[in-house]
Amino acid sequence: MSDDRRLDVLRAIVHDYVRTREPVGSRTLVERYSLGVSPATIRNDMAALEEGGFIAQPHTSAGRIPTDKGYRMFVDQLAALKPLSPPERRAIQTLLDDAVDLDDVLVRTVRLLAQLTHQVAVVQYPSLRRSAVRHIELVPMTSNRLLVVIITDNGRVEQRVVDVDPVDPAVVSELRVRVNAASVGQRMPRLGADLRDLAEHFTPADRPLVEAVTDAVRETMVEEVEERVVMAGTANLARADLDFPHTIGPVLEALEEQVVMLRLLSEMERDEAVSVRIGHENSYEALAEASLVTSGYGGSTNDAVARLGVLGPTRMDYPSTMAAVRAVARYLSRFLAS
Amino acid sequence: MSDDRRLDVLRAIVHDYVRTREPVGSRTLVERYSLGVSPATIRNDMAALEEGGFIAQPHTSAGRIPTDKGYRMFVDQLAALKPLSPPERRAIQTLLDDAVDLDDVLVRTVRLLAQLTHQVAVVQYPSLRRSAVRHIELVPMTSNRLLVVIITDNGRVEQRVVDVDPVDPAVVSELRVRVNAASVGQRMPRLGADLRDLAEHFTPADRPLVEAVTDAVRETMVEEVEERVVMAGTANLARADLDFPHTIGPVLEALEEQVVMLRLLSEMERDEAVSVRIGHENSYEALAEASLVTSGYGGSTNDAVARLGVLGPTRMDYPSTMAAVRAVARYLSRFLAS
DNA sequence: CGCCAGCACTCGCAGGGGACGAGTGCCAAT
DNA sequence: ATTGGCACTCGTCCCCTGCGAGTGCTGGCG
Repeated sequence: MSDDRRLDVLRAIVHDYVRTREPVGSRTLVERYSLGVSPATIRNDMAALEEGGFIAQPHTSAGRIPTDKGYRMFVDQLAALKPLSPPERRAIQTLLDDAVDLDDVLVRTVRLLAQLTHQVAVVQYPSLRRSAVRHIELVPMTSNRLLVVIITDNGRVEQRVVDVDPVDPAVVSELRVRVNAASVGQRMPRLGADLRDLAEHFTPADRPLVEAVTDAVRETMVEEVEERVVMAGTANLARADLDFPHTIGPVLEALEEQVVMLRLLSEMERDEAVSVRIGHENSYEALAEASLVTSGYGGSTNDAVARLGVLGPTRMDYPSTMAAVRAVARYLSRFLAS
Repeated sequence: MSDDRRLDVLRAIVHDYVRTREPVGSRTLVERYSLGVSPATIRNDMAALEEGGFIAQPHTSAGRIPTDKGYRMFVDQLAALKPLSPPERRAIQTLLDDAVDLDDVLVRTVRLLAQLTHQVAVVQYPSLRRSAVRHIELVPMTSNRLLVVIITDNGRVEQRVVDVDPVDPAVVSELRVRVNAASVGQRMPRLGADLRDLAEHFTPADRPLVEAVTDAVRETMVEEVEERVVMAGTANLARADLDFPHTIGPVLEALEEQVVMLRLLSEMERDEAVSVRIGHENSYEALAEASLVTSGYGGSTNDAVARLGVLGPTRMDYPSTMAAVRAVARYLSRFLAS
């Protein structure tokens, strides 16, 4: 009993089940895939595969479906990802070219990814901790409210309102100059220290203001606080309704919790290769029937700035999805570097 | 046959159907609501109500359910909305108090609304056309990319990248000063005209830059382009699954299309009262089984700056939902005005 | 030793049939 | 106007049965 053929059988089972959403039996298998042996032989292989935990049968008289472990094996054995079709590549290119700012790029990317994969797409904002301040602007809103706008070198714009005592515009101006002098080109944690020294240039009366502003900057530039994701394609979940045991409710809930998504993304490998988390590997109850396919983007090869990916039922077309994720990540990286 | 009682019957039907999701018959009606008459009498009223198109029976031997027209009548007859409970009010207050900027306020608001109503909540960003420029900042990103950041007097921060030819920093500085001089305190359409006059202060070589920047500002400040909404509670749709005939798919799709939501919001009354669009009134096929409850916020009484509201199945608890929407809109208005 | 045809067995599912009961509309009586 | 009574409709539930897909096993063959 050759191991090679067993792998072929597993591949065929995955392929067929993904296509039809129906448990697949030995007969159909030999009919649809040229395996060159008889159903009985396949049955032996299937028994072995079941023994190994790669497939299972929902009930006694039904065919087999892949388990998480089976999908894992399938994905790991995947040799090469087929590249996207030329029209798809062109679509990506033209879509990104029209973007007007970072927000726009990410929104376009995430929609694109959702459309290509027919699944829920997620894109994480470039990490702030690794980015440096390019400019800080202080704008009085009302007499006791000051808007702090922070612009980073990768084009991200963050804002923050601070409540202050009524304050002299001249002091604000001076603070603006000094804050910029201390911040521009800096990143955390060095940035934090430099900002702390700032207060001594001001009279004690003005210190509360100075501290409020520098605190706002520091807090904003600390990664955890302002990590964000954008998302698209949740409607695709409805189509995949039948692939989730009870309802898509819990999955939607998980998606709405940015914290959850960020944790999931951070648990994936940190490099720029495509990586996959299947079903229970997700360490999150609600996603036991879902898979996450992600890739890093926008950094040097093994030091990605952030991640992007899609979420779908474990029963998904892994080769296509992985190819799409990889392609989009690459285009996005290239675009951001330009 | 008194019209008063007929209304009572309709109210009872709506109430019961919303509670149980089951067609309600004459027997149960008199058992559960003290109508003071016999089932037979109720049957006559029900026949009349059906005649009038306010209720219908899904099939011959079932009870009645309200039609869109029935819900409409129910809502219109609603005298007073019961105020929220003190704990709810406190929750709103404390949640909003912690907000750090406009984005944050809106995100908190929309989540709150979703949580209070157990439905999908939508909040529209304050209209830009009605807001004036407070400050414009130009930040060079790379040698041929310039980030334009526009800060408005209601705290909204918009950004835009423009591609330019490599340019002298001194020119950028001068442009920054002049653009601010021409823009600050202005709103559209006056703003557009003032910006157009700007080019003549620059040498012909610099004009492309000037135009690129002023175009970016103008485009950003034109309402349609950058109208946005935030959303929360889509997971609540899954719970309301059974209330949508086929699947929640189309509804999710509609929600994902910002354009659709914006159009729907813009079709509602423009004042600060709570208004309701029920089922087919929505002029949008996918939402034929959904109702939209909205209110304006953040403006003088009959000139709201933007709208907010929730979307749910037509079979929803209108009194509670309307009360929640009204309350949240008021708190938000008050908060923004402070 | 691997492969395969045949066979007995399991079991989920689709479809038919019938009892049940909720709910209605109508009518005659008050 | 209201109501009790009554005949009628029809959807739902539940049981039952037959069918067929699919399996595991055994014994024979190259």
